Amino acid sequence: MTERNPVAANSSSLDSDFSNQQWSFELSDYLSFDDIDWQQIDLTTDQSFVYQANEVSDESNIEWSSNHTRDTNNIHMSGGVNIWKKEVKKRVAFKTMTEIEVLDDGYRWRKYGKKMVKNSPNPRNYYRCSVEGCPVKKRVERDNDDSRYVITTYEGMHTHPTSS
DNA sequence: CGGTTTTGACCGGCGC
DNA sequence: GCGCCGGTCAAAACCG
Repeated sequence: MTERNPVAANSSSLDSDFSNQQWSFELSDYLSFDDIDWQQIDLTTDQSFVYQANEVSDESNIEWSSNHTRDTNNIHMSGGVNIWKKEVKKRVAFKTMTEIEVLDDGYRWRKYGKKMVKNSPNPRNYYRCSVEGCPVKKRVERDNDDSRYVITTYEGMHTHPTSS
């Protein structure tokens, strides 16, 4: 977790040259899920139920593109996964207070695993983007010590437009 | 019939 | 090594 570089947030910059940028950290350095510094990112709702955890202490370095809206039954998430260069392994986690397990984030996902993690009564679910060849994965699990929250962790960047 | 979920097996890294 | 642990595979079941 030594060196981090800024990255553009808008998806239109996906083809920019990121070749000099590297991230030398692992998720576990930051997201042990014990001592996460969750940051409230959704101030638009009356109840502040969306949080984001990331590896950045210097927030000015990275512009997260995240957009959350809520209708009666769903919480919609967009952005947040469109900010990375293809081969860069970078993860970001969202923590959302909701009864709904799988949030609508504009993509179709195929579940490929489910695990019980130690010291947690809740299972962790593994999803991969349904689009052929797209490397994006996400994990969904309930917060260990506040099960009202769902933690969604994204890894990688989509190689295609939203939906499909 | 095609895509998705389910679920135990499998695998690789790591600590002892 | 060996066993634990987290992540993935894959075959069968499931479902529109």
